[in-house]
Amino acid sequence: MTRPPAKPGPKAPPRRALTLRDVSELSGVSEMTVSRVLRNRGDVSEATREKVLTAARDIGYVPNKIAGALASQRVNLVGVIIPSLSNMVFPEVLAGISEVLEDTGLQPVVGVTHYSPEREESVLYEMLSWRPSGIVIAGLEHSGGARAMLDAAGVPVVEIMDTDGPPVDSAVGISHRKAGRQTAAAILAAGYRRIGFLGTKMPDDHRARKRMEGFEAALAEAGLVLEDREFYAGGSALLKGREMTEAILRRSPHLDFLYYSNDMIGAGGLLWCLENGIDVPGKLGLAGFNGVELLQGLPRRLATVDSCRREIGRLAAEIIAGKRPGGVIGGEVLELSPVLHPGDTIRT
Amino acid sequence: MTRPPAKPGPKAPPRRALTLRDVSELSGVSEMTVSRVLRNRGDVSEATREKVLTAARDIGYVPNKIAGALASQRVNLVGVIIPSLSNMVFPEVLAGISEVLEDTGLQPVVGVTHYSPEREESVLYEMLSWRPSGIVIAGLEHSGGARAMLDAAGVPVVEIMDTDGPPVDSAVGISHRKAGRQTAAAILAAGYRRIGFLGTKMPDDHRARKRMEGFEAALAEAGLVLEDREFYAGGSALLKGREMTEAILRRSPHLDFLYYSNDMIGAGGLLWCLENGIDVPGKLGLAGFNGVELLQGLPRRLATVDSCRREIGRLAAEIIAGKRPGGVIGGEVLELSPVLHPGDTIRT
DNA sequence: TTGAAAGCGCTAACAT
DNA sequence: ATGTTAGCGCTTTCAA
Repeated sequence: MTRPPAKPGPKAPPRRALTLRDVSELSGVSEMTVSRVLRNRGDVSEATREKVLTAARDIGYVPNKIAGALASQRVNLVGVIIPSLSNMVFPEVLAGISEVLEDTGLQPVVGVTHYSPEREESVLYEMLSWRPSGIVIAGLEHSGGARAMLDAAGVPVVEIMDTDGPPVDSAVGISHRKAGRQTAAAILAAGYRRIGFLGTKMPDDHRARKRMEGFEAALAEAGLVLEDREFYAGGSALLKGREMTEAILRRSPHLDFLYYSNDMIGAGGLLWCLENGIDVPGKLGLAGFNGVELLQGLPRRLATVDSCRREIGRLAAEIIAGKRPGGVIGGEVLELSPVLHPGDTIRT
Repeated sequence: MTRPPAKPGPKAPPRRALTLRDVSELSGVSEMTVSRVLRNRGDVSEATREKVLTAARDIGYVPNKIAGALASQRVNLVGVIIPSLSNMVFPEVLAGISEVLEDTGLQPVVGVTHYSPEREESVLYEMLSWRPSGIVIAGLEHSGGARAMLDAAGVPVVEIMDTDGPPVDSAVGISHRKAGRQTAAAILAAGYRRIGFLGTKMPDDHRARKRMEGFEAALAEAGLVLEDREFYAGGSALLKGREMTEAILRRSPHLDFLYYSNDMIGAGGLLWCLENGIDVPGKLGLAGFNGVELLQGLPRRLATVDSCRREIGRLAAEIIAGKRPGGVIGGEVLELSPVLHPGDTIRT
């Protein structure tokens, strides 16, 4: 089924796109005045205003922002560069961004890097070539080329998710090292001592890495080390959580706590434990990370640290939109303080 | 913490953005040739090529696509208009789109409508003003204004998710009426007769509505009607699923099947039933919709119909990118045939 | 309050 | 293989 070949109907759409000139001719007003009306700029008499608006509507004129942007050197686009769309984390950040931008006339352009520095660099190049009003980019670790571009961008740059390191310009996020430490502290305070870690095998997921580092550092200060680890890549996280939990407990049945690098695998582990009659949190404690909404509906609430995703998105968008209180312009570092929810899987 | 006031470092970024002219002067080659090199167009000697590339890299030149697009009348942006980012459904479609566009030099620009026709219209207007190479938009129902804009857009338009109705141009999706019928048929074939429905209270979610209509039509043909219904809005879907399930079963304990309008509330219902010792699927059957990955990790696999989200995104992107086999240009309607997975919650 | 002229930074089309 | 010219459709700036 293909499009009918040039069927010139009664209302055949114009081949050439409409321009200001078309509206100008139809309304008998100069292009300049039409432009003013359409942008609500400058003084225009009510009569002219009406004429122009009517003419524009009649022919279905849609302004050309390409030309407008070139002439005015202003672009209402914001580049958003994230590693992935395949788990809820980044869409939630994006939702926060989108929510705030909606009221500002700015539009997000999304680029996905799949955790590859090379892709990040090329996506960034692509975005900067649109001269966006701002860039929101996940993480603080970038290739040399990407860093140079961000430095020279000349627009607000907000690095999100992570504050463990120096930003190019502004940063909004949490300290993943602290989050790891915080979790370890709660686990140790509850008396658990034989601890295993389950996470993703992603060398370029710096935030997961930092959480684990913070976690291990806190253990080390208590004279402990991780007794076992299990890694995975890809697949249904909930299912992987089950499988990994079974595997690590089979190998190291003496463990009394499992720290998961995210809530989805943690939830899988929790379900597996419940089904297998393991005493949680009495004999085995569990904790995840992110504070995903899903946890609310599980039979027990998994212990977790909220990663403040939506709030991070909102704040990043506010910085780009110049809506920060006090009129602060850039160079802000907003480190949010995530709350640890002990839920029902750490004994008290 | 604010940006230091105009600290002119050793490598102060240029106030004026770099242009082709800068590269031209540095390399001693005309702007036109520089442009050719940077776009890999036309014949350029290897020597000049090197010179230009080096010069461009040295000063960190990033082309201005605004100007390029205006001059060439070509824009590598694709507008993607979706109702929401708050459940995995649309991010997954977006992931499919992004995946295919990555190899084509096209970039998605995302707009979110929150299921509001007015917002859809304004988001569409905004997008068309960038003269994108294509529009991907969820659903077949649009306001008069939106429809007129799509008709006149002059670029490929792909309406996704739904094929129950005439498209403006191309469409990729599934028939939600058929999906509803298909589910009803499986339920009836298994011998269930006293059926309840649980879903969202969203007047503008036409696809959920169509599934329910198809479902009820099939029941009617068997001389049955829905015996009870329960609706919700907002909140954690898994948690809502639990609450609604408890509520509907308290009110109508004689029900022998619950049809959920999506998998997340269905999963919540399933967990609730298991915890409350209800014999699933013996005494009570359950079914959801979407085929979300999450179901793989639950204690039982919920019956569901796969909504082919990622594939829909991929195909839509292929149409926009002109990559459809046979070189078909537009006006395609791709109705995918979703599979019903009976899982463990419909008795056999 | 309205209009005219001069570009914005690039590329199509046509030289050479 | 390289250069020249003339816009793309707007907005800025200045004039009336």
